[in-house]
Amino acid sequence: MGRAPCCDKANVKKGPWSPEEDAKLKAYIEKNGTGGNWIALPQKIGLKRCGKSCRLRWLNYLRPNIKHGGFSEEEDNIICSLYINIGSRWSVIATQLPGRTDNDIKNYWNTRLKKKLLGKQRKEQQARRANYLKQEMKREPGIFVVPDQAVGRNPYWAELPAVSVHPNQDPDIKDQASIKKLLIKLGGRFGDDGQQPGSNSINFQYPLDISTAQDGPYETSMNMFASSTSTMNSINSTGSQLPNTHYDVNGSASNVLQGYNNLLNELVYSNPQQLDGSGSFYGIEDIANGSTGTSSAESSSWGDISSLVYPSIISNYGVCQQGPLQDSGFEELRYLGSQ
DNA sequence: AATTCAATCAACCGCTGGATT
DNA sequence: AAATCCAGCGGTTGATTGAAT
Repeated sequence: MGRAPCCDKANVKKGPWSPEEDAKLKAYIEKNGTGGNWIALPQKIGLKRCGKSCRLRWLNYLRPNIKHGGFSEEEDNIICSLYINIGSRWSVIATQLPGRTDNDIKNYWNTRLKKKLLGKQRKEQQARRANYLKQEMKREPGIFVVPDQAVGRNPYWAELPAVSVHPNQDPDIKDQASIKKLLIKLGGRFGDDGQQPGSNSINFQYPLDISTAQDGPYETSMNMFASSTSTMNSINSTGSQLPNTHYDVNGSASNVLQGYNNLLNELVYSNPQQLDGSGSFYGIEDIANGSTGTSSAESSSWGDISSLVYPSIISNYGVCQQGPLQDSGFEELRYLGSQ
């Protein structure tokens, strides 16, 4: 049996709210509260609106202390960090941004923040590629036979083996090591350049449960991620609803990976430069599988993406060699693998 | 000045899960 | 245990606005 409609669609007004409707709803709720029953509320007030519509209007617009627009850099960082960690759980993210609604954050992410990040990533990508091509051509003139139109577009990917990747493929992250590697990858921040990890505007004040982490430079990586993890824990402790979700290092990797996968797909699929003729991508499969990568060439495309995901980790470690074909992320993971 | 295009955001829609009957 | 109800959530749509042509 199908579900009964929440209201009589024929007698319900849709579309933008008038100031009179707003005033009615606001006045009633401020005086009487919602009464825990949104469906019945519009009838009580004499509004020809669906209860769901009233709820949305109140929560997203009429509720006191709502902020609209003007997101700060700090808020950007929080949104990005949380998105990477928990995915598009806007209501949870909203709990960490007082005055912001899930709808507002969702809109902001979809219309601006995502583009801001993609733009940043592209710029870095182009600069690195141009620099690499210049150096290589100087070193060994004639090694590259690159069609004119490809110069500056994909100078070295053409040398790489094509590996197809399925957008919805879930990484195989069953074992501890794979999970750990992925968590390390997820440890970065997303604000403007120049800000060091320690100065992340999110207040990561909780100690890390390092029981599964290793000594050495990766402890810092783990700490960075665990900082986010701790944020997750604090979110849980503030009463947000996160059923069946574990954000600890040993916990539900699929939840943690949701945001990562979303962003990865967005980055890859929104960048036509990473497409070869057959619609395959270079080297992404290794990333999705949590591989450490085996050659510098294979790691290059991930590096372009990962520079966005954990730039601060990279910049923080002397063990990592910078360069377009020596991706720091994989260098780091290789180091981890050899411990 | 008119038209087209892109960006933004409020609101809607349908699904999910918990509570209740 | 099954059916039903409802709040809450995330994805999507469509109206509006502003910039570009």
